[in-house]
Amino acid sequence: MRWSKSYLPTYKEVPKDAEIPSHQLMLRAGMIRSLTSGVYSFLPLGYRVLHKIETIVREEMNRIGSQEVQMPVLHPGELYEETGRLKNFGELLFQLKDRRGRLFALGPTHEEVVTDIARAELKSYRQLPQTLYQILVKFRDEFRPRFGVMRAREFMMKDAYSFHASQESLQETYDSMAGAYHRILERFGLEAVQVEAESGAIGGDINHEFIVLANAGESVIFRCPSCGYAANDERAVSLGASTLEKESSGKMETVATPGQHTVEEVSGFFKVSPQRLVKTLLYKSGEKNIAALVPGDRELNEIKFAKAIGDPDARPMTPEEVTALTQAPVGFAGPVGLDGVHIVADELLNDYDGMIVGANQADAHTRGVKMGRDFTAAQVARISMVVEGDRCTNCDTGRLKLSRGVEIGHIFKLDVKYSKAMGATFLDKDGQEKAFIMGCYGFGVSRAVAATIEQHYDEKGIRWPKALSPFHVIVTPLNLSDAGTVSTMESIYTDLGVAGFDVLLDDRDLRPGPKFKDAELIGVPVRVTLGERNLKDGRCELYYRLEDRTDVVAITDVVAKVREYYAL
RNA sequence: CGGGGCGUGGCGCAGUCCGGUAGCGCACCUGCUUUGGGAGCAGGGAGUCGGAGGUUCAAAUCCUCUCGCCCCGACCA
Repeated sequence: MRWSKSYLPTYKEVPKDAEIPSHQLMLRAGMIRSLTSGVYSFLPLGYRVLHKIETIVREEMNRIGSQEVQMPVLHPGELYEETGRLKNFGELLFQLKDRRGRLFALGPTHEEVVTDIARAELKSYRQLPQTLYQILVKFRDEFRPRFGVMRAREFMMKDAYSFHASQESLQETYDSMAGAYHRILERFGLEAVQVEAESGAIGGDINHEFIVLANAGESVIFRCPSCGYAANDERAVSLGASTLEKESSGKMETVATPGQHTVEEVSGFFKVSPQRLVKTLLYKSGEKNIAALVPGDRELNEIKFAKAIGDPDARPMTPEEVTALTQAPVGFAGPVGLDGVHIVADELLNDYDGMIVGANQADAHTRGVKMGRDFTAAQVARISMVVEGDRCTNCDTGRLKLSRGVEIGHIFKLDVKYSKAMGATFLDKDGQEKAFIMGCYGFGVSRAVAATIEQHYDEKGIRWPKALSPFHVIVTPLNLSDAGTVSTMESIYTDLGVAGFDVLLDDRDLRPGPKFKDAELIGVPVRVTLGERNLKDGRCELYYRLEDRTDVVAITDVVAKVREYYAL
């Protein structure tokens, strides 16, 4: 490609609406342009990367026997009524009506559609297992689109779906899909971690996320360095803090704590660690009042809490409801003497002797409170979030470490959730009609572009891993007024192209400075610099962006050198 | 949706408080010079100041409504 004839606009300045490095660099390098919030065009440079990602994903999917299909983007609303997801997906679903007023949705994912396909054709266990995948645009009306293509409302996803007659068969495909994801990420040159996760709107129980480690990522994961346990923050469990400061339960005592609402304020007031406090969080589940008790240094894990009480629709009480129940303003609730409230205590509180809690009166807390003696928990369950440094549940010796990252893939065992709801059945060996056991496997293709940049950039711009760079080589002639430079650049450009490399020829009539800056910004791993001072000796310079290394070579050796570099 | 910020040539911004008919840097076009790290000189093109309504002799500036974008929180590939 010749730069002078290409749509490759670059910006020197950082666009003001872009926050994270990948978004800034994608805009500056002319990879994407925003049409409206969360909706992007991929310009030639960005599209090339997207295409390389798709190609690798496709190769690895085909390799494990997954078959490529293309399902519709436009979905009839009834399909979602069958599985109850019209309500479940809620406002995340882009909905529209046809001219007759019939409801449609823009596909956010394709469990319903693929299950509809399968129920028509797959009738016998002899036809199983089957795995189908597609690489298709998806639509989700995100509450908050953010960070460019990282969280967009329209995005490219690879989604695969598998159908099985047995759990063993599902496990086999699940494992080979995880293996494919690892190979894909390795080929991309990304450092990623597979973690246990929660399933969200997709459903099912067993599921894993693939997290590309990056500071700008929105996902938080915990890992144990000694046994390898890894889970996202929603799923993670632990044995609690490595050191627990104990509060004596000798005598219960109510202390005036004027104006001290937050954990920080109260622990500061008592001059103790926040651990010794216990937060009382009040929820409404229908008409029922529920109190969640968690250690003062931890957040409530709402997913685990919802599971514990068996109500996904439980909501925090409004300040008015809190005041009506506790006779005190928000910030002073406690479990002692809370009548008519179902108390759910975090499992970690079993290790507590005494605790400091709200006194259910304004400006007062009670210390020395003992669970079982001073109040009774109706239920004990692990409902608090993990914090860094916690003892690992899996091995009890490691201390959990927190990392941030980008969720690039998510695989799920769906079991019969969709097949059962949609009556998708087959005849098994034993002559019984059974619902398909299913799995589904998502991979964020457009997100992968951004995630890759998050892991590969420097102050100069993007540093594309070899496999994903939009070009293998950029040829940079420094002086287009020099006839020798021009003829050399043409022959090198041709030779590299013939050798099978993607080559960008920077034939713009610019001075060297801006050309170098642009080449570094768009991140091509190899630059061939053609300057008169080397050309007169029949040589030119190779600059390796990833290694930050330069090499002066004979012009006749350029193709061989580039070939050698990419063969490594 | 709740909270905050911002909309002025392609990009980044000033001007808004205190009304007087739009400016700076970069980019772009033409010419000459220059050619190993975002060149110099000269000339030039480009903006209904997000939109609608209002106040006024006069509105980027004041008032009302509205649309959009970004950031912080609840979702997920």
